[in-house]
Formats: sequence, structure tokens, C-alpha cells
Amino acid sequence: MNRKLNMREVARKADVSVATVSRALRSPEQVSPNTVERVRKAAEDLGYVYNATASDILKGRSTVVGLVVPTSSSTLFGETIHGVQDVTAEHGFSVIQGATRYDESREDRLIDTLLERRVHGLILTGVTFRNEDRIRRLAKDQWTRIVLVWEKPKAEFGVSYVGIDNRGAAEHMTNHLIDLGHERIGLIVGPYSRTARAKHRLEGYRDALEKAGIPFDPDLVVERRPDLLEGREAMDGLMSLNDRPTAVFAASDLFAIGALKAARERGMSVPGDVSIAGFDDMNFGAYQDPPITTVHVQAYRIGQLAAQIAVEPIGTPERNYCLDCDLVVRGSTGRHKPSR
Amino acid sequence: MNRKLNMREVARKADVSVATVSRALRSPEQVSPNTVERVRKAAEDLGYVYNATASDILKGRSTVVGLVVPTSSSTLFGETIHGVQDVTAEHGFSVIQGATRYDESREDRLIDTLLERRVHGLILTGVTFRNEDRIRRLAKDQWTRIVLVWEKPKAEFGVSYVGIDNRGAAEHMTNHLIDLGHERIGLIVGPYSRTARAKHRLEGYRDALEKAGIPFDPDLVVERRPDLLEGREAMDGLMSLNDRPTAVFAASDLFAIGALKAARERGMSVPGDVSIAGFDDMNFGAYQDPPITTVHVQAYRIGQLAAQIAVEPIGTPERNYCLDCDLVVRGSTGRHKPSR
DNA sequence: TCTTTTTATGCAATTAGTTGCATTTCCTGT
DNA sequence: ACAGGAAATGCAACTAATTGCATAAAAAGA
Repeated sequence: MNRKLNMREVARKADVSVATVSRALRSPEQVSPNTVERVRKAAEDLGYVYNATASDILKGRSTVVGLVVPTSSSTLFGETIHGVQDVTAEHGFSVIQGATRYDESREDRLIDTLLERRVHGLILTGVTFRNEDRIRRLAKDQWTRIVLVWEKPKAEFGVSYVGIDNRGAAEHMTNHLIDLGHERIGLIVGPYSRTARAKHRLEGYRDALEKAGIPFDPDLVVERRPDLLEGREAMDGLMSLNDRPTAVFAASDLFAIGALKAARERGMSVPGDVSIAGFDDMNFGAYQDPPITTVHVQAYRIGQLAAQIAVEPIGTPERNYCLDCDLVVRGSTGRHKPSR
Repeated sequence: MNRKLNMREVARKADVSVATVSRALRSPEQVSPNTVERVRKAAEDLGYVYNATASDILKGRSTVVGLVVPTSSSTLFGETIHGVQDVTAEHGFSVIQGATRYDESREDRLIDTLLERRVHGLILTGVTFRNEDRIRRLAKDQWTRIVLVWEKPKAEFGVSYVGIDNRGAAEHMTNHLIDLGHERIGLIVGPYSRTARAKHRLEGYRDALEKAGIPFDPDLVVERRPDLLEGREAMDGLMSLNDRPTAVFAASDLFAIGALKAARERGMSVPGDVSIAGFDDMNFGAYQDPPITTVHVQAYRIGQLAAQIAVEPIGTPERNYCLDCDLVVRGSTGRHKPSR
């Protein structure tokens, strides 16, 4: 209806100046109670809504943070998103969000857009190597607060991060499988050639093998985009090998659940015929049959911490957190039976 | 670093006026190729980034849409979010997103914030009855384009919507169970006292019972917040009844997967001892053992359509879509065996 | 060469809210 | 009653980008 409903209109109605309206609504202690009431009533009657964007512009700041996730349809990143939203809301910030869907050009465009919106902070999950340089430059310029999430970047990156020790956790899980007597261990892993998270999980897997003196076999490693169907297909491939693995480390619970289905379809029992281990501890994992052995990640907490860093004033020194993540042993992994 | 890097700076560097900079960057055909080049270079050198927010303010429009979902950690709403993001991005819009987490006060505050950000459109998923009046008023004022999603609202609501016929689909699914010979059919359903989506599913269930001449038993209806654990607990309650149901319609796949686990824990076979039907066709459903019979919903498409409506110019008449959703019969439902 | 037309660029006002400074109003003390 | 101080309010400039109008410069036509 009335497209230009601004403080001027309210001022006219309340018979005061715009300045007074601004003060009455935003810092009422500077205005007489009488006037505050009159202005409030005028605003109410007109249906006036404060314009946060205009305020941001004028004050030369921004109360928006950008959030980039690989996908919005994941219970795991969902928890992180909730953590971010809760903390930003507390500070009066809004969240502009976008999903890359593992597509690098979408990632590029998303970051462009967020910068044009002048986000105060930028929380990046699963950035690809391609954009590393750009991130580093942005961080150095100090216009926006950059927070890398879910991954601990290289030491002298000069960027805040909130992550987990993917490499250590992957090594830990692989050791669990080795301890159960497995020697041929398959790995289904995310796009390790493009993201650090997947790369480090692969490295952890190799570390464990090496320390145990088990030779690395590239045929046992499958690189896939994390999702159920890809996990199922990857598992199917691994199970078709001549000398097939007796355990599979599916480095995402999505892979693991897909793999579980593939095993079931082949009439294989888990963990009787093959053990399956996941990563991330997505809520669905515990509801599978058998429930998935996995690595627990404090996804919500990660989001909270990232948001806390992101909303801090420009110029605040970078902060880093590396969160613990524990092995959760459930029913999908078991002792290797050499009898087969 | 340089906090006030604006067109004025670029203009100074390129030795032209701000007006020329604006034109060179945004509508280069109005400026001589020579100058365009000089301005572009200056902008590049300074690391200038266009300020979309300032442009919005001046033009008195907004290129942001607000998106409210019940939860961000759902593969289902995730698809809708992707649909929204893809279409809005095509039109140069950004998405400010928030999750209510089934909390009404969070919903209130979220809508407040989005209005203060002057979103051009507002896509609302799972609004509670509490906010219905407010929505109706907002829609009438025509400042923002309101789109209700995932639910077909009452006829003369005067708001755009993109939804499914929850009532019809629920009736359809209940009929499926009745056709299989079930007469005692449990229902685990979302907060029907607060959201239309759940309410209509309950009504569809009752419609089917009534038409089949099966008396409605309130003990068989459990109202819960949609999530795995709640589904498991609800199922446990239903299975503890003296005259327990032989089939359970879990009106969300989350409930269904939780219920499946509860049945398993009690040593009951599905569908041998009890049939379980879900709703929404979340990707995990097909990966359960047995795979869940459910109602397929075109979640991504819903998001696309909603976004299309949301980005249309203010004043465009409201549009409505009611999408088809098909029954997907999988392994979790089977014929009732009176032998028990 | 001089006009006419086209093209390019600058000026200044505009959007909405904020804030330092100036002014007015009110209250207190003498 | 009047000065002094405090509180309340208004004025106007500011944030960044856009655009109608005016002017300047270049190109085309006579």
C-alpha cells in the first residue's frame, strides 16, 4: 500500500522531528516519556516497521552474517546452522545462507553475493581449495570476519576456524577396525581432491594403515560426493572386488547408511560378513539396523562458536578452536572372522 | 583496512565522477569504452566491492527474501530450501533464513527481524495458528509478498501458497492400511493443535476411518514434535496399549524411522507384527530395513514455485499451487494377520 | 566553417535513519 | 523574579549508490 512509510511519516503524525522519532524508538531514555508514548502510538497506528538495512548503511556497519554450507539438506550441517542462528540472533544479526551443493562455481557466486551484501562475518563450511587464495586475501583485508568451519586449515592461514581434527579422528576409527582384526579396509570418502575435510580423513586412514604396517591399496579407496546413493554404489563396487575388504570405513554417515543398504541387498550380514564404520554421528545413524559405529562431532557447538567469532567487531584478532570428537562404537563394526 | 571503500574512492582514482563510476559498473553501455575500462581497472586495483544494500535502499526496493522453516536439519525442508535458493539466485536475490524449531516465540521474532530487513518476499513454512492473523494483515498491506508453503491454507486467506493436499494424502494412506485389513490403526502426528499441516493429516486419517466405518479411538492418536526420538517413544507407547494397533501411520518419515526402531527393540517384525507407514518421502526412508511406505512430496519443486512467487513485483496478484503427492508403497506395510 | 545531432560526463537531489551541535523548554535555586 | 543548569527537541550533515537534468565534448551534416 503506502510504499514510503518511514520515520518522516511517523514524525509528521506525532508532530515531532525525525530525529526525535529515531531517538524515541531506538534510545527512549533520551526522550521525554510523554513524547516516547506519542511516537510509539503514531508508529503503531501507521503500522511502521523499522528499517534495519538503512540503519546499517548509515552506521557503516552490517548486522548480517553470511553462511555457506555444502548442502542444506543434511541433519549434520543443520545442527551447525542452528548453532549459528541462535548465537547471531542473540546479537541482533541475521543470517544470509547458501548451499554450494559441492559445486565450485556456485561457491564462487555465493561468496560474491555475500560480499556485495556487506556481511559483517562470513562463515564458510567446506570451502574448496580453489577458493583458498581468495579467502586468505579477504581475511587479510579485514573487511569481513572470516571463519572456516568443520576443518582445521593449514597452520599459517591467518583465518579464524572452528573445526575438528579430521585426520586424527579418521586415524582413530581406522585403528578401531584394525584392532578388530581387519586388514583389508575399504574407504569411501568425500571429494578429497577439492576439500580439506575429505583430504584429511583420507590422510588419517593412511596414517593408521602405515603405522600398522598394512600396505595402502588405492583400489580400496573410493571418492564420492557424500550422499546415500553414492555410498550404496561405492559399497557395491568395493564388494565386487576379487579380494574384497572385510571392513569399510565410510567417512560420512551418509555413505555408511548407503553402504549398509548395499550390503543388505547382497545378503551380507553386518558386521558378520563386513564391518561398516561411519563418520559425523548423524542422528539417523543410531536408528539403523545395526546402528552405525561412527565419530561423534559437536555440530551445534561448532555453529555457536563460529557465529560468536563472526559477530565480533572487525579487527578482533582471529580465534581458533579444535573440538574433540569421540568414537561411538555401536553395532555395525565387529571382529574379523578369518574363517571366510 | 580501508573501511570506506566506496564509489567515491573509485571515482577519485579513475578521475571521474561517482555518477560515471555507477554507470560504468552497472550500465556500461552508457559510458565510453575507454572510461569503462579505466573505472574497472581502478575498482579492481582498489579491491572495490559493489554495495547491493545501499542500492536497494536508494531504489526503495529489496532483493532479499526471507525464508522461515521449522528446522534446518531436515533432508525434506532442505530440498525446499535448495529450490528456493536456486530460483532466488537466478533473479539476483539473497535468502535470509531462520528456523523456528517448533517454537512460537522464535517464529514471532524471526518474522519481526525479516520485516525489519525489508525482505521483498516472505516464504513461510509451517506457520502456527498463532501468527495467522498477522500473516493475513501483512498480506493485505502488500509490502511484502507472502507465500505459505507446505500447506494449503483456508480458502479465503488471500495469501499465495504452494502446498499439498495433506488431508487427502493422509486419507489416502490410511485407506491403504485399511485395504490391507487393518482396523486398529495408530497415528503419530505433528503438533496438530498448532500447525495446519499436522491438523489436516489428522483430519485425513479421521476421514478415512469414518468412511470405512471404523470408530475413532483417541488413545491411538499421539501428538509429537517430528523427530526420531519422539517417534520411537510414541511407538513404544502405542505398543504398550492393551489392545494395541496392528498398523501405525507415522505422519512424518522421522516418526516412522523412530517407530521402526521401537518395534525392532521390542522384537516385533515389520510388517509381520505391525505395519508402519510414513509421510514426506525423506531420502532416508528408502534406506531403512524394511524400506518405509510413505507419501512422496515434491519438496524441491515446492521451493522453486514459492521462490518464483516471492520474487515477483509487489502488487502481482497472489498465486496458488496445490501439488500432487503419490503413495509410495514399500516394504514396511503389509496385510493384517488376524492369527495374532 | 558553422550548425545540428549524438554521445559522454558531471551536478545535485534522492532513499531512511543517525548523531553532533544548536536551540528551545522546563525545572531548580537564589 | 531571574539566573543557571538540565533536559528535550530540532537542524542539518552524513552513509552509498542512482538518475533526471544540464552541460560539455565529440561527431555528423550542411
